[in-house]
Amino acid sequence: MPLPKNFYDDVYKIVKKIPSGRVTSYGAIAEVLGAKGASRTVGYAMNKSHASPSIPAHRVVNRAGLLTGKHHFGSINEMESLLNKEGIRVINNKIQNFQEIFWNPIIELQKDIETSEIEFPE
DNA sequence: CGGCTGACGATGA
DNA sequence: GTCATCGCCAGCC
Repeated sequence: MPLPKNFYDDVYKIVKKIPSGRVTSYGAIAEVLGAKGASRTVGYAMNKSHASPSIPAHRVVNRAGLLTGKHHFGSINEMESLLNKEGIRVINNKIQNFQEIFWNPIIELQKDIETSEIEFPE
């Protein structure tokens, strides 16, 4: 119960909770895990999780709303296509209403934290 | 065990 | 406001 065994596992868990039509940033996830500066590590976790289709990595973008990880999908248009299917408008690899559809795990996961569904260090 | 990696983020010029 | 640089932490070689 203490600290998360696998940082990656926590990342996946959070990413899976991202609702359709919403997006979040690597830094936000890292911050939830108590490692605000580990934003890069979060992205690296996705890279390793590319084999897990259950993880909507396309809903995770950088702070600027840019599809920085699109190049890592099967096809370059894969990520953008998935986002479009969810009603997210992407132009030139950038989410237009990023700020509006931004899904803040720090707030949304408060309930999960109470139910011990997600644990994070202090 | 030491060093590099990396789908980021913030700060400075 | 845009471009360039440093720092960050956890995993992997």
